[in-house]
Amino acid sequence: MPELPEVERVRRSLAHAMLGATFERVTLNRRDLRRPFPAGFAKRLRRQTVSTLTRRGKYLLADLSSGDTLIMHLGMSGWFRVVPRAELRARGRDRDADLENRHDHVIFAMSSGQAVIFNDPRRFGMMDLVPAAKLPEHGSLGPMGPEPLSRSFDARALATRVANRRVALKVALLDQQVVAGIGNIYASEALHLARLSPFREAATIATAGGAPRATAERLTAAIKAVLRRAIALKESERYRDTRFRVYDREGERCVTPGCRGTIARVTQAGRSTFYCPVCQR
DNA sequence: GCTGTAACCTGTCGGC
DNA sequence: TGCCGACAGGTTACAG
Repeated sequence: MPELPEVERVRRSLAHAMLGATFERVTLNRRDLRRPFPAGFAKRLRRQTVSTLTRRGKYLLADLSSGDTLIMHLGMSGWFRVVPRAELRARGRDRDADLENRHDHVIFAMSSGQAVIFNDPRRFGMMDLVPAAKLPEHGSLGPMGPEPLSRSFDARALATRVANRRVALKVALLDQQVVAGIGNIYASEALHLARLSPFREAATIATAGGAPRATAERLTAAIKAVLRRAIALKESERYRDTRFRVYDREGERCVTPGCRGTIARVTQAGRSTFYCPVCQR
C-alpha cells in the first residue's frame, strides 16, 4: 500500500528514465482509472520534456516543458516499472506477457530509451494534467497539509491543524489536510512509537489556543522517525526486512522496552488500527 | 462545518 | 479442487 516512503522510492526509481527525457509515445489501454483521463491526455504529453520529478504527499508531480504538470497517484495497488523500449516491443508479441500485464494501463515511451509502465490492478490510481500555475487550486493538492519531513512540519504545525478536531487521533493522521503522505500503516506505527492512544481525541495534543503540548512534540518526532526509517530501508534495498512495530502484528508481544502488552487490532473509520493497549495512552 | 460510512476495484485467503 | 464471501485500503461523494 503506497504511502509516502513507497511513493518516494517510486519517484527515485523513475528519475533516470523520465528526468530530462521527452514523451515520444503515450499509450492508454483504457479510458479511465479511478477517474477518466483528462481530455487529450496522451496528445498533450507527447513531445513534452520532464524538467522536474517531485513528490507531494502520495502524489508524484512531473513538471513539463509545456508548463503543465503531470499528476500521478498510485492509489491502493498502483506501481510503475521501467523497461527498455526494445524489451517492450518483444513482449508485445508474447501472449503470456499480455495476460501477465493486463493491468498495464498507461505506457510512456521516453526518449531515454526506457518505457515507463503504470500497472494498477484495482484501478484506484489516477493521473491528471494541469497547468503548473493552477496546482494550488487543485482539489487534492491545494488544501494538502505540510510535508512531514520538511522543516515546516513541527509540533506547532501539527497542533494547529488538529486543534478543535474531535475525531480520534489515528483518524486525524489519515487526513491529508493534517499532514501529507501518511496512510494507515505509518499512522499506527507513529502512534505506537509516540506511545499515544489511537483513540484519544485529536485536539488533546494541542492547548485550547492551538499551541502544541508535549504529546504533539512526541508525535511529530515519531512521524518523522518512522518515515525516515522506512525510506532508508527501501533505499538500502533492505525493505524486505521491514518489520513493523504494530502493523499486522495482532496478538504479538509489544516491542516497547519494558512493556508486556499484546498488540491489538480494532477498526477505526473503516480501517484497521494496530496498537498496544498497555503503553499507548 | 464536521464526522462517519459506503462505494470504487480486484487479488488473496480462509472456510466449506 | 473449486466456489464463495470477507478483507485489504486511498480517496471521494454523500448522508446525518
